[in-house]
Parts: sequence; structure tokens; C-alpha cells
Amino acid sequence: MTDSESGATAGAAARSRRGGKRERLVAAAVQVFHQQGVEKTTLADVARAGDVPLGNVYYYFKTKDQLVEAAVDAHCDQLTTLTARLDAVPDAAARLKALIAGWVEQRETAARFGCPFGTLATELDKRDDGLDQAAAKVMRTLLDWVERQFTELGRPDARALAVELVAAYQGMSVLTNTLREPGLMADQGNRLQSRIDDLAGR
Amino acid sequence: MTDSESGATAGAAARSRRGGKRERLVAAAVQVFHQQGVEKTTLADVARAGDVPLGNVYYYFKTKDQLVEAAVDAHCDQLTTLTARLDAVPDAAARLKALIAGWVEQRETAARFGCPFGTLATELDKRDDGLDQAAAKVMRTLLDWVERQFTELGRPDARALAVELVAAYQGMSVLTNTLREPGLMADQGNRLQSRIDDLAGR
DNA sequence: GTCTATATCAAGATAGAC
DNA sequence: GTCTATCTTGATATAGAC
Repeated sequence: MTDSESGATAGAAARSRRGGKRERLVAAAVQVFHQQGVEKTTLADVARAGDVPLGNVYYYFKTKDQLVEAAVDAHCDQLTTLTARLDAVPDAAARLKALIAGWVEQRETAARFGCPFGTLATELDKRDDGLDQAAAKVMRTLLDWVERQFTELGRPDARALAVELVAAYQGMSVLTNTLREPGLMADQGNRLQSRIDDLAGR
Repeated sequence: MTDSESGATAGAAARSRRGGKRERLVAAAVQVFHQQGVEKTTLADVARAGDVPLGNVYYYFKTKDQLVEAAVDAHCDQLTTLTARLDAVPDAAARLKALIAGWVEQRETAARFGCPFGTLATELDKRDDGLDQAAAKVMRTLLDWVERQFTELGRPDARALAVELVAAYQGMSVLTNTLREPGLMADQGNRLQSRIDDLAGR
């Protein structure tokens, strides 16, 4: 999915041979897109951030769209890694609270640039490429994982609760970003934590 | 605030003389910025949408930034108009519920383009101009109005509740937009309505 | 595989005729 | 005040040397 080349193994081998320039470019793209937005970011910006000469970018990505797609895939991978790590936590309520704690930890970044994935998804929805579908898939993956936790807590309205929780995060990200107030996310995070306790029938 | 010219009255007179081209341009800008995003929108797009020749735009707005500023001011005016209308409703809980109902009514648009103001605020936060401050002011105006309603309902935690409500709206807008599901906003809208009933001690 | 130099094109902005 | 034609800039993308 991330790799546009033939086999996954062959692609990985080729990438390591190359000295990880492709990875550097993707990581740089994720960060710069978050900070400046996709539209305002030039390929020169990404090249500079990834310490790769501009012309060389086109060896790895034929178009800017392909680089954006790779960035979305990177977010997808990050989410998979995160949920896998959280799945090691024994209790479903504790897993949800750890998820929220992670969001609150990032409040300074959120105040400056918004939710890394939410702002990207919002921007992709205004573009002509089909990447908005990829963004929807990532969002659904998160919703599905959260829903599973609520189901495990015995909640019959697990899906609605998942939507409520993720929407609360996205919304407080928008407010925290617009008002530049990280404290707002800390407060709302506490509120969400209490709500998990209530729902888990603490 | 909206008018960059000398006096407000003189400005209004001048605008009506001109046949409302400035108003057409601002209205077109608000709509096209919402649908395409500020960065992806060219002045040619706005000129076409407002049925004004491209070169003429520069008679009314010296730069694209000034047009963006006028669009933000227009959102500010719309909000003032909305809250003034809602203030006619006798009960504070009913006022809040009417606000929510208005959001839900716009769910098809939200599914396609997101919250008209939220997506703009998110985009402005990635720009170099100082318009993010103007966006913050509008957001605060909405928060203040909502807070006043909760205060009237006798809630000591009025501010936190206001943040919760507005964040819930912004968040469900992001999800509704990303997933292209207007039904999601309808469901969450119902949930918010019930919450108002609970908080008002129905 | 890597990188420089450059072609191409689109968008903001302006000059100046009407 | 209005609008056309055009200048200027900067970003995507490519050609081709190494």
C-alpha cells in the first residue's frame, strides 16, 4: 500500500540500499504538511526538511500527489503501531484512557498546528485527488478500534460512543488550535477521562 | 471592521452606488473558500463566482489577503445575525437547542465541505497572515454566547460546557466531512439535544 | 541512483485603455 | 469605476550530465 513498486520485500531491500532517503522524505512530508498544510508546502520545502536535493525527490515520487499519498499511508502505519501498543494494556477502559492521555500529551503541538491527522483529512477533502478516501479509511480504522473497546466494556451503543469520543478529540483540537490554548485540551482531556470512568461503571 | 475605507456610512453609500459588486465578491469568496479551501482558490475562481471580471477584483481588494479578511469579517457578521435571532427565543435551553438544530440542518453541506467556519479557521492557522487572530475572535464570540446561555441555566461550569458543545460540533463536522456521512451529524445532534435537556434539568 | 539546470505553466498583481 | 492585456514570480516537473 505504501510501496508503489513490485514486491514488498524487494521494495524494502531497495530502500535500505538507498540509504533511507525515501523514508526521510516521507517523514519530512508528514511533519511539514502538518505544520504548513499540504497546499502551502512546496516540494522544495519537503526536500530541504528531508535533506535531499529537490530534483532527487522526483526519483522517489513522480508527482506531489504521490508524496501526499505516502504521507497518508505513514499516518495509517502510525495508527496501527499505536493501537498495537495500546492492545498490550489489559483493561479496555485503561486502553481508552491511555489513548486520551496520548492526545493530551501532544497539546502543545495541537495548539500550534492542530491534530496531525485531522487537519490533513480536512485539507484532503478539498482536493481533487482521491486521497480523501484514504483519509476516511484511516479515520474508520480509529473509530473501529475505539468501538471495540466500548464493546468490550459491554456498551451496546459502542459505535455512537466511539464517534462521540473521536469527535470530541477532533473538536477540541480545532478549538485548541484556533484559540492557541493548550490548556483547553488538558481540561477537555480530563473531562473525557472522567466520562470513560463513568461509562466503564467505575 | 469590514470596511477598509474611511467612514462606515460613506463606505456603505459608495458600495450601493457600485451596484454591490463588493458584496457579490465577498459572498462569492465565502462560498468558494468553503468549497475549495483558501489556498486552492484563485482570484479568478472568486471573480467568476461573483460574476465580476478578474482585473476588477483588484479595484476592491488590493491583495488576496484582504479578500480573505473580508470573508472572515463576513463570518463574524453572520454569527452576530444568528445569535441576535436566537436571542429572541425566550428560554436559554431552547436557544441552545435551536443553535444545534441549525447545525444539523446544514449536515449535507458539512458532509461535503465541513463546517464553513471551522475549516476556514483551520486553514488560516497555517498561513503567515495575521488572520488566525481574527478567526480566534469569531470563535470566542460563539463560545461567549454559548457560555452565557449555560450561565442563564444556572450552571457554574458554563465555560467548560460551552467549550464542550462547540468542540462537539467542530468534531462531528470533521468526522461527517471526512467520512462523507451526513447521518453522523444527525445522530450526534440528537445526542447534544438530549444533553442540553439533561443539563437544563428537564 | 544522484543531482543541477531549466522548461513550463499557473496565479497574483499591475498598467493603462476605455 | 470598469475591464483587458500583460508582467512577474514561484512551483511543478523534466532533461540530461555525472
